[in-house]
Amino acid sequence: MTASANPSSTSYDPWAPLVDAIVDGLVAAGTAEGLDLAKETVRAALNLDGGAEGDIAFPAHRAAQAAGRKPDDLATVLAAHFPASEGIASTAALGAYVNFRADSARLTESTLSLVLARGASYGEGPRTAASACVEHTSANPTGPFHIGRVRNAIIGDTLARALRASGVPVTTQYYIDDMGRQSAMITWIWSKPRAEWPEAIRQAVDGAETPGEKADRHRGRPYPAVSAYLKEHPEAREEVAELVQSLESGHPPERHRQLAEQILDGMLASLGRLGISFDELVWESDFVRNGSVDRVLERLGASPHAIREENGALAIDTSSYGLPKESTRVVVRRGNGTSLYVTRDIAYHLEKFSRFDRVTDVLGQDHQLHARTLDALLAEIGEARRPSFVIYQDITVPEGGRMSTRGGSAVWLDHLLEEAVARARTEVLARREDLNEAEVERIAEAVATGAVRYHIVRVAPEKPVVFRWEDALSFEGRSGPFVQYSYARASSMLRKGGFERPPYPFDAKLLAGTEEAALVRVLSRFPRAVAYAARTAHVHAIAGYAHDLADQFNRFYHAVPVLKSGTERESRVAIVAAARQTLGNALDLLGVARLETM
RNA sequence: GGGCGCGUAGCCUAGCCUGGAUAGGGCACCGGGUUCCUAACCCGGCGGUCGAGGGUUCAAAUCCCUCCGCGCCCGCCA
Repeated sequence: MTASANPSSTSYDPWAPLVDAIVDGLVAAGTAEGLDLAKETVRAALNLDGGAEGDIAFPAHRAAQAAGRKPDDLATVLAAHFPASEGIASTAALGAYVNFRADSARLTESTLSLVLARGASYGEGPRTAASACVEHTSANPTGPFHIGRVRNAIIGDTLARALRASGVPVTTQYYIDDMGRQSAMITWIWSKPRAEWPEAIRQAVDGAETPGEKADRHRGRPYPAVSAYLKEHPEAREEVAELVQSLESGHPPERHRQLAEQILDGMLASLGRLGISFDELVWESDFVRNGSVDRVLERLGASPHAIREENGALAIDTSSYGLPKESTRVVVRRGNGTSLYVTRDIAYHLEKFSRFDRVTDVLGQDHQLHARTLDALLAEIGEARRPSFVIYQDITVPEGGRMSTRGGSAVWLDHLLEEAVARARTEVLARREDLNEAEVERIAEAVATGAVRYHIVRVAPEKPVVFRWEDALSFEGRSGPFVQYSYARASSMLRKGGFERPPYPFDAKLLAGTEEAALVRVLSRFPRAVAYAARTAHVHAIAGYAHDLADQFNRFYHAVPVLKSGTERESRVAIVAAARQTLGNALDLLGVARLETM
């Protein structure tokens, strides 16, 4: 019986040695044939998801063309000359491909050893010194989150987790807009005693409120009515405009930040249920108060592309930056001397650049032009660095159009979670009679939040999403609960067998079945999946991976007895432990709660 | 009008960056599976040629061009 080997600290990916061996072997086989194959070219050509014919495939077309050979012949020759390599069980040419099959026992050995030795850090890459800042969510503190806004938070939070796992020290930031008309509207209405509220606004709020409702709901209630009221009442509009002026000049009313904080607390509490929190909250107004916006304006004013308008406004001609024709004149200071959103955003980004090596902003597609403008203006003031943007598409409603608070089409996160918890509770009660009320609630909460979070993150950010209740509340198939269930199942097996703690000794030779081999292969792919998600910001790949792993684990579960098996029992327990570990790590990356039982 | 994104079976979706062997899943639907480690599960079946057309290439869902459809943006708003 082999004890779990202790892999070197530089070992992160069970496939790395095999890929190296294949590259070296192919180059050597080429040399034997008088061909000069470049290592990196060979490496780049390798198909790591080999398919039915093998684990890794080398398509020989390109190399054949360069050498003036027929692809099929080259593949045959390369396979024939391929040197015997440790870890590679077979090398065979099929058509223009050289197919490599890993030595299953060795792959099992190295994968399980790595997973079990690294535990919670399996999947992570080597630490890097370069730091990163991920700014996401940054919704105006004017009321509760609707699910459209939450897509930003889920993508951003998952990206931050993926980057951390890939070795990058990450700081997450929520940029709070406390400067604009929107936050002014909140302060405007709440600065008046209820009795002095305009009748239309009071009516809209009265009766809608529920006792003890969260601050974001409570303080945000009048917002749609205020918005409508201002359209019809110029004198009120004037009051709000004065308020905006006081905000932008850096002298907000005392209650202003307090109100924003109250609402924000409620908003952050909702995100907290999804496992989302922030390292830093950054207030937009701080950049006005600390003078950094003024310094930005000085630098912009010194630009040869600066345009001074008659009323004192300052604009920048950005026509040389490839922006759409209509947006080549960007105003950065109003006639009244105050700054604009984009100006403050420059100051904010300069501060980020001073603290972090990499700066990433998660933005809705409606901010696409703003992102490009920001890029251009950073160049304009001689800043060499740029943020990278993760742009995601909106969540729309089936009737068409984006979610709108004012149009009444918004689906509130809190409401969605409430529904999801209710449904999850029903599911738990239907299958578990042994749990007390608190346990039922805890599981229902985890299932509900897991379902919602997974449902949003599973789709590529650039794809639009149409919100449908029945999809968001699904606990089956490609869902968060499906992954949670597999994890709980694995946990339950270890618990029942008395295998809660390592070590998990195993003999790879006893794990030679089809389902074991398939499960090992999925397990071994995890580090690559994490690295891919971090590199490309395609965080949905982690959701896809988690589903694949849960799927294969369930097949294994049905096909292979573990606790009831004989000599293989201990080894099969090890593979279950490795699957549980990797499922758990994937759930952690997704911000979906692990459940030991459900 | 211009810019950006999207278009894969009845519905949802992966693959597109880095072109390569019969396009991978899920839902729905049909047929099976529980004296056995959790059936939120598993097995089998049905269904797509990847919006349309053209181009590049030995090879195109993937790269390029045109067109069509959908979404978003084009404020001294944020």
